[in-house]
Amino acid sequence: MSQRITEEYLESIGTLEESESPVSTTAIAQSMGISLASVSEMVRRLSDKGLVEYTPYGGARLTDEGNKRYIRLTRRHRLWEVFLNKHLDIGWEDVYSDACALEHVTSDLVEEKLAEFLDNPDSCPHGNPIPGKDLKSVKTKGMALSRLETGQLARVLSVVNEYNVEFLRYLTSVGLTPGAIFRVIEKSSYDGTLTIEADGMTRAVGKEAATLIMVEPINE
Amino acid sequence: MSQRITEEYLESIGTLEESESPVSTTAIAQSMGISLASVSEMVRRLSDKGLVEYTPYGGARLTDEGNKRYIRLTRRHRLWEVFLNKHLDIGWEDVYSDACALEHVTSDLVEEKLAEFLDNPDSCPHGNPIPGKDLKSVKTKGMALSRLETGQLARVLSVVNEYNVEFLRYLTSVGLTPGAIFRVIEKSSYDGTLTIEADGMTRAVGKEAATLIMVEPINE
DNA sequence: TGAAAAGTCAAGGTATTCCTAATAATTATA
DNA sequence: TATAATTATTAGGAATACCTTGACTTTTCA
Ligand SMILES: [Mn+2]
Ligand SMILES: [Mn+2]
Ligand SMILES: [Mn+2]
Ligand SMILES: [Mn+2]
Repeated sequence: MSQRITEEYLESIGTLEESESPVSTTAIAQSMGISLASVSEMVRRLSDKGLVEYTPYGGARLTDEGNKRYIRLTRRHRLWEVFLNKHLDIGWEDVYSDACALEHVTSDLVEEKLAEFLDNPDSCPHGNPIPGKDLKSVKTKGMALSRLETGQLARVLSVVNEYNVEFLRYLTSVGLTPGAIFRVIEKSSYDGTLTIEADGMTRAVGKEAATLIMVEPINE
Repeated sequence: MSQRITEEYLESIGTLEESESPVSTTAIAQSMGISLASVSEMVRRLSDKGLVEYTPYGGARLTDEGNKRYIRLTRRHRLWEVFLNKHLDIGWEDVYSDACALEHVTSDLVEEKLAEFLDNPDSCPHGNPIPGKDLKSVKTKGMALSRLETGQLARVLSVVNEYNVEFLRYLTSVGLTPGAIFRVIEKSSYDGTLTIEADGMTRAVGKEAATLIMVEPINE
C-alpha cells in the first residue's frame, strides 16, 4: 500500500470523524470519490496495518496510531498553508490544494524547520488550529454562526470547509474572514437565513453556509 | 502512467544526457536502481507519450517536450533547495532529497510565487544554475577541478553530484564549497590525486572527486 | 414486522509498475 | 571472422489500487 494512498485515506477518515464517528464506508467513498467496493477493500487493509479499527456494518475509526498519523498530516498541511498564505502571498481561498499535496512529501526535518521558520503558528489561514509537535489532537473552538441569535455581536474564528474555493471567495466578499467582527441583524425564523452586518455592509448568509463558520460571541 | 513516475524518469534521463547523449537503458536502470527490463518497458512508454525519442539498442534522448518538462523540474527542484537551505537553514548536504520530493507537487502558481519570494536566485546551494521561467536550457559553467595544473589558483563554482550526502559532507570538511578559493599545491602525475590548499589548510582530493567539482581558474 | 435503504463482499477486470528468466542483438576479442 | 561477452529486449508474472456488477446481510423505520 503506497504511502500516499494510505495518507489520503487517513485524511479522509480523520476529517469525517470530526463530525461523526465511526465513519461509514459510504461516507469515505463519497468524500474520496471512489467506489464503495474499493473503500471496503482498502479499509480492511488499513485495519490489517493497525491504522483503523473496522467492524463490518459498524464503520471505521482511526486507531491511536492512525490518529497520530492523521494529526501529523494536519499539522503539516496547515503549516504549509501558513507559508503559502503569509510568505508566498497566495490567497486563503487557494492554499488548500497545494498544501494537500505538499503535506505528503514533508520530512520530519522540514516539518520542524518550517514550523520554526513560521514561528510556530497556532492556526491556519482558515482559523483552524495547528497541532503541536506532540501530536495531541486539537479541536476547533467556537460555535456555528447559525446558532447565534438576532442582535448578537460576534467574531469569526474559523471556517470548516477549507477546500471549497467558491465558498471561501464568497466569504471574502461578505467580509466573513477569520478575525472579522460582525453583528446578526436578523435571523429568519422561517428558514434560518441570517442577515449580518460586517465592515459597515449588510449581507445575507444562508443557513447552510452559516453552519460552516465558527464564531465566538462578544458580550457588550 | 503516473505523473510522479514519469517525472522521475525524465529527471534521470535528463541528468544523464548532460554527460552523454543518447542515454543507454542500462545507465538509466543503474541511476534509478531499477531493473533493466523495467526501464526498457518504461522508456518505450515514454516514447509513446512523445517525451523521449527511443531507438531500440540505440538509447534514449528527451524530445523537446520531454526536455521542457525536465527543465521545469530542475527549476522547481533548485528553487526548493534554495528555500530549504537559506530560509529553513538546512545544510546544503541535506537539501537534495526533500527538494526531489517537493518538485513533483509544485504547481505553476507556487513555482512562480516561490521564485519571487526567493528573489529569483540564479543558482542552487550546490552552485548549479536555476533555469528561468522561459525554460531555456542552462549549462553549468566552469571546468573540472581534475583538469587544473599545479600552482593554479581557482574558485569553486559548483558541485555536480548533488545527492551524495557523504561526498558533500566531505567537501564541506575540506572547505571546497561553492565560492571557496583554493590553490593546487600538487597534482600527482601517477594517479591524478591533487593536493590543495583552502582556508589555510592543506588537503588531498582524489581524482574521482575532483571530476565532480566545477571550478573557475583565477589569473594572478 | 416486513420492506426499503444501507452496507458488505466476492468475482472478475483493467492499468500501472515493478520483477526474473529467457532470448536476441551488438560489440569485443582471439 | 567466429566466438565470447556484453548489452538490450521480450515473455511471463506478481502486487497494488482502482473499477463494475450482483448477491447477500444488516439496519432502519413505516
Ligand atoms: Mn493530501
Ligand atoms: Mn486551513
Ligand atoms: Mn524527484
Ligand atoms: Mn542543487
